[in-house]
Amino acid sequence: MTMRAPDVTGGGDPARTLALLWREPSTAARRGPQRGLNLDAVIEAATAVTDTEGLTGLTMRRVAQELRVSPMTLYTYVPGKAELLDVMLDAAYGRMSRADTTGQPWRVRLTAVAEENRTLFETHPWTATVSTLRPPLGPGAIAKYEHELTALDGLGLDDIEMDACLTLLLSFVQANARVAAEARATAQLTTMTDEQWWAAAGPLLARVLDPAAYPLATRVGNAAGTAHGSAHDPAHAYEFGLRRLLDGLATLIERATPAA
Amino acid sequence: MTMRAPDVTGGGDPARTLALLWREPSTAARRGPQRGLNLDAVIEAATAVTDTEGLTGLTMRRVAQELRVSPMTLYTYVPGKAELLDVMLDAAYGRMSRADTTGQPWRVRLTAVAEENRTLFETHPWTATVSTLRPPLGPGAIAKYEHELTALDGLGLDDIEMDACLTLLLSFVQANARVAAEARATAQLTTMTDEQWWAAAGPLLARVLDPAAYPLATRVGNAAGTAHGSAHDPAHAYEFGLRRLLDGLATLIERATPAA
DNA sequence: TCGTACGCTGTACATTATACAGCGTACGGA
DNA sequence: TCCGTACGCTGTATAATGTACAGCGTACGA
Repeated sequence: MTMRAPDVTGGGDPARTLALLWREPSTAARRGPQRGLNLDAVIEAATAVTDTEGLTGLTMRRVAQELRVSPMTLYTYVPGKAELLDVMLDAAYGRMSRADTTGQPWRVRLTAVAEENRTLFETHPWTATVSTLRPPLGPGAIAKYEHELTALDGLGLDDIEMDACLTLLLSFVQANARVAAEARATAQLTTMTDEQWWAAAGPLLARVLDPAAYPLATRVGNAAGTAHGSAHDPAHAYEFGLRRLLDGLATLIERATPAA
Repeated sequence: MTMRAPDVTGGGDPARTLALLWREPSTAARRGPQRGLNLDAVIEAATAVTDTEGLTGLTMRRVAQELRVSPMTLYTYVPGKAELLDVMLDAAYGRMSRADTTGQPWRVRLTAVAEENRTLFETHPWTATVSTLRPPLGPGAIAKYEHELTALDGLGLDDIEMDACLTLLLSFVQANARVAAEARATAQLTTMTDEQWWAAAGPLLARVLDPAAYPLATRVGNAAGTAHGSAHDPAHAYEFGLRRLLDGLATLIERATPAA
């Protein structure tokens, strides 16, 4: 069976994946030659490769080469590429910093959560582009979820609302980081940066586009394009979006706790 | 050159792509046999295939088969797969409905914009998963941009703010739709729905997880899981998120126009 | 009428994940 | 002490992808 879309977590057998994530001890009775590697070494090598070459650079051959081992050897440590991605992501979650913001205002706490995730996506850009619809249910992900929920605890929200708020916040940060990660990946793939692409496409567009027919599009498009270097500035979008989002949550939270 | 990540727009040569998007007439002097197809037929067939089989099903061979033509024939209508994706997306943009909401309150207008995009992502799920960092600068995309900006016009926002508000709104709708689209794709790829996956993974997780160590995660996770069928309900997340987002924009907009 | 530009196609190649079978090693039981 | 066997590792093979390349035949311009 060929893997078509490995940029999704939870693509492997749940039982095998969970066993791997929680490092369930193998069936004992070790016979035969000593193992030359271990799971963590594979994870580390795969993560290093993906950090520098992106998700498209994550191939079994490439990881094997990094470990000076034949590609098929990896399959004795990991059932397949899908499961490897799951444990890579859980390990990355596990390494995230989790600042203790107990007692601080909720805006500060949520901003810290957003910032921690932003740092994750900057350190490992590929984590922004994997779909975590079926999250890696390992120790890293669970600890992350617990930590982030505490920032929303005691605000008068019910459980459903807490989960919805967190999902909305993380979804925003990930979407924002995704743009930056995809910009880098596309630049590498097409050997052309976004600035170069806009520099080439802009004049061509100007030749066929009638400004009178699309007054707002040309005016706003030009304004946005010249303000940030490219047509889109992830850093500005992050600041702007986070502010709006927290304002929106404030309406909900301050209704839940009229005291604060 | 092999395409590694075709789920990105603007992956081809800008000049060729722009010429295709705006249907620039070819160099005249037609010689040789009559063409059996035209660009629009290719776009239509490719879109039909992708609508039903997802982006991983979009292969040159598959589209050619649909048109009863050899794979290499497509290359006389389109420079390559990257450019094909661009024109497919611009055509989909062009077909979107654009309700005239002039004179209505801004919340109604923005809700309509969100809803129109939501419909696009439902009609063509693949459009939610392509990265439009380098948007297809064709007639469809321009018309869409112009239409959506009018919903933000006259609210006292400057150009940069208008663009930022629109980007934030569309980014939210796309991120939400992406989840739904990826759920479908993953279900098809792994021949296992999300419900089935959670049904398999849940009990396994309960065996290794200590609820006392992660009280919030287990409580909130269970509450969210049982409330919506799966662990995540895109429809609920959309309603919840859109409300928060509009509340957040209200703070900005009502400061810009103290009168309203 | 004929040369040639152009539409269409078959073959070929590099790349991927991974199934399969073989080879050699070193441990458990005697 | 010794040997059978479980297991680590690897080479080969397969199906799928985008698309370069060269050839074949058609029908228009002169």
